[in-house]
Amino acid sequence: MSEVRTRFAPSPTGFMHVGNLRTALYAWLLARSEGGKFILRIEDTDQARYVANAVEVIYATLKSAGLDHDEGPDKDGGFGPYIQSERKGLYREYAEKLVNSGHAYYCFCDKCDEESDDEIHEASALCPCASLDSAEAAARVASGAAHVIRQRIDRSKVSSFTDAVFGEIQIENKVLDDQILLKQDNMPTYNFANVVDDHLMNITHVVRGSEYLSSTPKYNLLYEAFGWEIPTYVHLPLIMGKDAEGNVSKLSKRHGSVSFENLTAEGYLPEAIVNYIALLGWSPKSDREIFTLAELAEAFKISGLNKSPAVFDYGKLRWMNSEYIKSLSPEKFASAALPFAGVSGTVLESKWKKIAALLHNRTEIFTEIPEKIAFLLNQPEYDVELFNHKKSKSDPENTRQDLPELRDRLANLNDWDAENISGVLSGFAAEKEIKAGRPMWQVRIAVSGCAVTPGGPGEIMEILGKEESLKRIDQALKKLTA
RNA sequence: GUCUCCAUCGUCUAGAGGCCUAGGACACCGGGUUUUCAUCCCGGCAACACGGGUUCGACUCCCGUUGGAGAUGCCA
Repeated sequence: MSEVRTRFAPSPTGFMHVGNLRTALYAWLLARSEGGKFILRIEDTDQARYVANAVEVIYATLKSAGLDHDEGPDKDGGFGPYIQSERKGLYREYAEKLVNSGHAYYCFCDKCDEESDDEIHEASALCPCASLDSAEAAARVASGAAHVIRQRIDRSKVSSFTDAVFGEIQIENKVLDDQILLKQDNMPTYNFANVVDDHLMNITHVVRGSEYLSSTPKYNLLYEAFGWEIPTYVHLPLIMGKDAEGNVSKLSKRHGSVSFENLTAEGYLPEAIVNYIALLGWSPKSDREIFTLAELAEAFKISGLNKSPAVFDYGKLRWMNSEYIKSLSPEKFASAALPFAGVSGTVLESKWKKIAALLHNRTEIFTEIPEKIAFLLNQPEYDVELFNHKKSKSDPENTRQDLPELRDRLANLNDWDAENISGVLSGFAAEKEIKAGRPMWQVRIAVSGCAVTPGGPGEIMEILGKEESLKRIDQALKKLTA
C-alpha cells in the first residue's frame, strides 16, 4: 500500500472559514494518523477573486492551528508548483487530451448571464457545441475564437462510487451537466484543476465537504477518461449555523463569526477552536472531549466521522475555551489576556498580574475582560439599593452606620494588602457579632459599585490602593447620607 | 422543479439486534462550598420523527412517509 497523501486546497479568499479549517484539520489528522503526508495547495483559479495577502492568511492560520504541511508553495516536495495559477499551462494540455479522446469538446457559447439562469442551465447541459464537427471546432479555436472546454458526459450510463464516510452512492449520468473544464481565460475550473492536481500530486485521499458528494461522479468520469486511479473519497458532513428564527443552513456570516481570524480576535484560543471543530462531525467514540492536536491524531479514525450535518454551537465553543483558559498557567493567562484587557497606559497596567489572577477562572473568552474590570478604572454610578443583600443582611441603613467606623479602621491599616483588609472587615464583624458577609458586602459595593466583581473587597481594594479605596468609601458615605 | 444525502435530548454526540428503565458533554434548573460572582462538587430536566415490515426480540436491518440539508456557476 502506498503512502497516504492528503491535501488541503483552500482558495485564497483572505479569510479562513471554520468549515474550511475543519476540512484541513481532518485531512491533516488522516495524514498524521497514517504516517502520511499533508500537502497544501493554493487554488487561485478565479482571478476575479484575487485578494492580496490571502496566502499569508492561510499560512498564518495553519500555523496557529498547528497544522504543519509537508509540501506546499513554501515547501517543495517534488510535486510543485503548489499554486494553481503557476500550473496554468498544464490544465490546457490535459483538457486538450480530453478533447482529442472525445471526452471533452470546445464550446463557443456566450457566457451565461445571471438573470436568465434557468434557461441557460438547460442549454449548457445540451450545448449545441457538443455536436460540432471536431475539425471545424479546432479550426475556430486556432483562429482565436473565444471558447471554453466542456466535459462530454455519456448520459446513458449510471455512475457509482464508494465514499469512505457515506458509503455507496449512485447517480444517473443524465442529471450531470457538461461542466466547463477550462474557462475562457484559459484557467481551469475548480473541478478540473482538482482532478488533474490530485492525480499529479499522488493524492490518495480526497477530504472535502459533502457539498461535493453529488458532483463526484463528474470527477470520476474525468479520472476514467484519463485512465487514472480514483482516489479514496472522504466526504465530511457540513457545518451548519442556526439563525434567530431557528432555521438551519450552511454556516455563514449571518450566524456569527465564522472565520478563524474573527474567532481568535473575539478571544477564543486557537487550541480551543481546533479542539471544538474536531468534535463537530467526528467522535472519538468515548466520553472524552478535551484533546491536544497530538492526541487527536492518535485517536482519529475515518470510522468516527459522522454523516449528518452538525450545528456550530458558540455556547459550547465558549465552554471549551474556558476549559483551555483555566488550564493556562497564571503567567500564560496574564500575557494572553493582556491585549484584550485595555489596561495599557492606565494605572492598572502595573497591577495587571494581580488583576489577571482574579480574572483567570472567571473568563470564558478574553473579550469579556474589559467590562469585568471597568469599575477599577472608574467608579460606576450605582443605586444605594445595591447595598441590600439578604444573605449577608446588609442594607443601605446599616451600611450608613457601619461605614464610618470601617473607614477609620481601614485608614489605620498599614500593610495594605488583601489579607489584612479582609482581616479588618472580619474583625469588625466579629466584634459586632454580625456575619462577616455584611461588612464584606457593604465595603465591596462602596468601592466597586458592582454587585458582581472579580474578587472580593480585599482584592479589589488592594488593587485600587488605599487612597482610592478610602476616597470611594467617602463618596459612598456621601451618597448614603444625601 | 430535478438529483443526492441525512434523521437519538434545544445543541455536539455514544449506541454497529438483546448490555438501553438509551450513556456522556454544552446549555438550562436546583442544592452544597465560597466574603459577591465564578471556579469546584452533587443532583435534576430533556431524545430514539412517523408508519409499515423482518425477527423470539429493534434506537439499531428493509420499505415508505414526513422533515431537514446539499447540489444543480466560465465560485471554490
